[in-house]
Amino acid sequence: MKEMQTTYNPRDFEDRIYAGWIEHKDFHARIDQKKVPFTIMMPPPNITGQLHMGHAMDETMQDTIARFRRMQGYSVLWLPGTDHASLATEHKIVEKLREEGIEKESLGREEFLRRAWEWKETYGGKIISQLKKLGCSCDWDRLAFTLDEKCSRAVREAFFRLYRKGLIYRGSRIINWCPDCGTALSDEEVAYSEDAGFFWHFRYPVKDSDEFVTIATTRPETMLGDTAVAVNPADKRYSALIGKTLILPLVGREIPVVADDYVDIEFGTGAVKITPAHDPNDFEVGLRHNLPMIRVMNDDGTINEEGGKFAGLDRYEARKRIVAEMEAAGLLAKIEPHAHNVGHCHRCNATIEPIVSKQWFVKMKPLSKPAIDAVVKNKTKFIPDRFAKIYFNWLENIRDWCISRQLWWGHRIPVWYCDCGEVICSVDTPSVCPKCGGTHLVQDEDCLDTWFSSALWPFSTLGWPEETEDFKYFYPTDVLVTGYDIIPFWVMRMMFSGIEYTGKVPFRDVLIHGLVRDEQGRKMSKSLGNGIDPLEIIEKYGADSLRLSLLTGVAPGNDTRFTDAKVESSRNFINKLWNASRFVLMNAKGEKPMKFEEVKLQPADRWIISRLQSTIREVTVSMQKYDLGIAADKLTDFVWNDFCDWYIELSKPALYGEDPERRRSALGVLFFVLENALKLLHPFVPFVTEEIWSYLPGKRSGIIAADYPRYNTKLAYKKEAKAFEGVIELIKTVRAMKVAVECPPSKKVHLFLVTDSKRLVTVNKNSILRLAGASEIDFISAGAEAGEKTMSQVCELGHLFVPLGELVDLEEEKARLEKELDRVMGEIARAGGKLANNNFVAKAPKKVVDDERAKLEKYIDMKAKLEKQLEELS
RNA sequence: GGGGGCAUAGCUCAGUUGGUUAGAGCGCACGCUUCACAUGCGUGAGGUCACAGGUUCGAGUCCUGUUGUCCCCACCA
Repeated sequence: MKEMQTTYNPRDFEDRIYAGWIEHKDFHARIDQKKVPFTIMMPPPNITGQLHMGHAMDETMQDTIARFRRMQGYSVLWLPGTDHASLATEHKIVEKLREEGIEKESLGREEFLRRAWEWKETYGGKIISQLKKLGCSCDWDRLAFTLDEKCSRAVREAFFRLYRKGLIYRGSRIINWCPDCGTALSDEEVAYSEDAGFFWHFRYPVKDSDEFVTIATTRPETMLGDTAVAVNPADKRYSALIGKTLILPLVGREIPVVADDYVDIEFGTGAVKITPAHDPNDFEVGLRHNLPMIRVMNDDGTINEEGGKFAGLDRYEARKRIVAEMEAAGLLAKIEPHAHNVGHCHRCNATIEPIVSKQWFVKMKPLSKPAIDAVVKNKTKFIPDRFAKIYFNWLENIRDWCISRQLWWGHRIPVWYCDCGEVICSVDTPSVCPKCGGTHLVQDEDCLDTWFSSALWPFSTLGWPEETEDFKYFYPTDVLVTGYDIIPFWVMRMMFSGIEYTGKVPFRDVLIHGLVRDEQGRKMSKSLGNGIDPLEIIEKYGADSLRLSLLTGVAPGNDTRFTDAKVESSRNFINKLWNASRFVLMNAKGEKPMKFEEVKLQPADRWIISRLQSTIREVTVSMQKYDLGIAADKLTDFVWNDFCDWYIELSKPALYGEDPERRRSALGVLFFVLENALKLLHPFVPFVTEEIWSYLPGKRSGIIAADYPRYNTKLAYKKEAKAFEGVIELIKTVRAMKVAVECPPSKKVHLFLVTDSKRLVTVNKNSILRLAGASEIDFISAGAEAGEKTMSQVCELGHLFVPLGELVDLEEEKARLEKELDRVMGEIARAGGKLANNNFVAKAPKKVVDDERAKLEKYIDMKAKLEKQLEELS
């Protein structure tokens, strides 16, 4: 038999263990009508780069849940995949091309796409190998990619269905335009930040008069597209101006002064320049007043021919020149510093231009309503549920979704235009125009927002719209695990898409987690350079330590800080588990442990088995509620404190003793508890548990396929366990007494005990002597029998006396007893007060009252004993 | 302007439907070469649960308000 090494060294086995799981197809999901399916769709990481700590946590949570359910006997499908991330990836590739001195346009669509697929192979592959390093038990046979044929087909079908229902339309509206990426964006893809800017006050001359109207603007260059100035109808300062005509400076266009409630009298000058083509509010004003829309900017952010002499200038250069010319013309009234919110491209951070543009949109109102209802009716549940409010907030205020992108890397919009003007939407490429029979059909140049395909992920990956076996068995999915920052982008869109296309909510539960922050609580980001690479941590500490550290002390929905100290303490715990296992195996060497069923259980055995049962129950409940942090806490506490610090130590007299039956019995219990602990831990730390499992005798299949432990009432031994706590307390009492009087731990003391539990103490005598550092225990009927000067302490099992000998200062012992007496008196006052309250006695549950009474009695007894002892010492 | 989170030990955080003396890890103090483990063992110190009210027999937990702090959304041109 191979032997375990003295220290836990994850690098020795993690890769080997993973290869073994793959080889045995342990992750492969099987359609089995005798089993209940359990499905998790992995949020597909973008192929833009590599996994960061946030991914590591997200994936670890999913893997932990998947392994737990698999062991519970569900047919688990955890479907992995990656996202083409249209804009994000295209932006990266364009950047890379620029470094090589190549412009995207010069490559052409086809060549560009070829390179993009190359990129996908490289980075997609990297991500997958990272997932494997982490130990992810996903079904690689079903690996998906948002741009593969299966998903693309689903995208075309979805588009077609919405188009046919009139929920997709094409129109000219104000959209968010990124001049650097050269594409439209959805509202969600714009991030606002407060930037320092200026408020320029310009004078616009009134036609045929010496008067001026002063307007204020933060974007002077848009004045080239002004088609009116608006004032509030209630603003007396301007009432005479309404209806008059102004001459737009630098351009010379005549523009009207209109009255509109939109204008805030208090803000700025109370007069607003109106540029319908470049501002969403102005666009609305323009519609109300029938104003012309003049677009003055090109897609790349330069001024177009409408800008006259400014044509061709970049927007910021034009801004400078316009301000200078206005000043030269005496039309610049003043410049004030002004902080205002500016929209930035989510991907490249360039300043967004609101621009009127012809784009494709999804009508949201009819889709958002059922998505809201589904959560109201609890068909889908958020964990924690406060995120439902955020979800509602988004859906209730949602505007139509701009889905077209002027990009190449993505799903091409399935719409063709015929020379005759016919617009054809079709799942498959049409060859003739159904209206005129013409064959010259040109497909729309644009791509779809990447989230349009992500929205279909829970079912497109299962073959929808085909009624595949996978789809029928595994859909709807059980739980979606993702961060709160993704709710508006993705969760919401999967919800309305799932309901719209499949008639079912895509998942029952949405488990929301927070962000992984750095040690100082800052967001990990590239610009700060404070990101930590999960692979480096795995290299140093092993995947299990990383996993455990990402789950312990974390509550659903809350942000967490990542620190080396946390990984270290996880590593220490795993090392502890490793050594405890090694201890059990070493002691079993050459001998077959007794079958657990045959063991004649001792009190200590019943205690640890009882603790195991409550741990099983608590951990299972926590896992089912997705309280992974709590489950991990309970488990580490059980393994470290109960099993290692107590039970293993308690078992030593039997293991090292002369009685072979006792020895084999102890081993039987040790193996039983260890095996169960390993199973409970496996979802959290799969590698090390699988490795240790392989050393256990008689294990043919992996722990990954083992049955999850079940709570067994027959093994609960509640009463016996409670009684045994008394033994533990006794040992702790002796230790504490020794420390209090600075008696070296190695010095054995003689114990005298007044107790009703002689049998319990006798059975455990050897353990007590060993763990308490005692030489002998004698039962006595009164303290005086222990000698003249003794230390004493009331404990669960009775009254303990230890002769002071020459070691101890009498005063110290008196002080200790007085302190203890103080504490007990406090307790008597508290419990007594409670019980003196008639309301408490009458209204609180009987058990609570009875417990309180028992406590009071116990303390009164302790008080008497303490007082007697103090008297004897003085 | 709207919505939400957080405030508990020196630090980082847990705390289930209100019910023993509010917990953990790290840190700190003291003591241990105890034959699995110093990545360890033992013992301990440390908390008016932000503040003020309220509901209740009973509040860290529920309600109202205040303060501080963070996030999301909207937005004044």
